[in-house]
Amino acid sequence: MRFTLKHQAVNSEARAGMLETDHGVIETPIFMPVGTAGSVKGIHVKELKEDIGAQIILGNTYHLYLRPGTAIIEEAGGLHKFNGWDGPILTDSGGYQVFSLGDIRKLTEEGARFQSHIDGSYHLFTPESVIGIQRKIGADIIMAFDECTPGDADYDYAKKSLALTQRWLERCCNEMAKTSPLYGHSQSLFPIVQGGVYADLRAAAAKHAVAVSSDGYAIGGLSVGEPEEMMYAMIEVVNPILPPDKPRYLMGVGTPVNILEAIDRGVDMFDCVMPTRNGRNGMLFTKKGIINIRNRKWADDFSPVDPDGTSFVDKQYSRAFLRHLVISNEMLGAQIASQHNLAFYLWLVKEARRQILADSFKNWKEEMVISLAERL
RNA sequence: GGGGAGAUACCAAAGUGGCCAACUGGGGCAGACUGUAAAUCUGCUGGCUCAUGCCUUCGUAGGUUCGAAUCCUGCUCUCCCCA
Repeated sequence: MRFTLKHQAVNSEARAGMLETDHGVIETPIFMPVGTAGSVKGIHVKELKEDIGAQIILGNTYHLYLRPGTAIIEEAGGLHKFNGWDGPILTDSGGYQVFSLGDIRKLTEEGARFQSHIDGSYHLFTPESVIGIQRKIGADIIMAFDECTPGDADYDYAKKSLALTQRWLERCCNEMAKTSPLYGHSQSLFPIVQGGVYADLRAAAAKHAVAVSSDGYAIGGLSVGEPEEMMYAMIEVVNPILPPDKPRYLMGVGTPVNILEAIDRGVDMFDCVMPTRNGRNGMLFTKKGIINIRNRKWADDFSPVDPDGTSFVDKQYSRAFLRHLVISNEMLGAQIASQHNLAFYLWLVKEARRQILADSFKNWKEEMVISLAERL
């Protein structure tokens, strides 16, 4: 895996780059659609590739391990073969589930004990086992096993949590070194910088992560309940410490505004469930602001879903029809909304890249941030 | 023609003397959602009011009672059974 910095903006930390993987090239900044269980919910591979323009998608270790199970994916020849997506794949390690599963998991030095949300059965994830599962899934980018520190964690908790994440990172690295890819393409491990909302912890975490030579670095534990300004502040602490010649991945973020603000601060990669989940729940993201398509005011609006949109669904369907589908709980409504939102997110980062390359990012961003936050 | 059951808010449906402006569903109207336990969850849904509160509501017209959606009588309508 190789990252090439194509252009560094002058009055911003924003960068345009190129990440080459064995499954294809990723132009950064990039948004990565989330396909937790191996599929981006409601979206065919053909739409992802041809209509939305996705360049890399996510899978999730926790979910795929529980169902269909690692053995089936290995038997299929890896996730690329299993789900038919032949572009790059990144798998999250299950660290976020350790955070979001709440009561049904317990952390120890060894790893995370948790109960399956499907059948209640007991399981143990360790840094070693999580690397092993991700080897079998065959992701191009493998995430370290971490604890996603909650946004409201106090200093002591964040410090202890960070120390655990750091010890786990070392174990992940050792396991990576002891094992090999199974399917003939290379796999890169990204460390995750934690540290809560505390600048000194974040800085220490970034330095510790950088000490591990890696093809890219992730910032985790943000947009998990802390104020947005705090998130931006933490990015500003971490990014100057991370090597400029490696991609930086802000995990789980976020809104279109969050993404532009983070790009402005030097982040290259993003993922978030918002475009798909919020889409299923009737929220559309557009250049001009946010639409709740369930609102009555769209009932007789026969204009296109998004006249500025790049997806074919944007002009194929009217707002009134999409509202009808979503209100009626027709599955096509969720599909159209998801497809629109993903296409919008991919357009957003592509346009950001274009603006960076044209040295006009900052002004464009300032204007976009205002209009994106509107409510239509 | 005879016998029986019933009429509650947008719909369905509880409630059968005071704890009822009225359970619960649905529908409607809004909101939330950030490395997906999510095609999920939350709130509101008679009127006025920021709220306490006040006013008008349980087919309809009367009556009993300190007090009625709830008890009594007339009327109207609906459904079921028998002829």
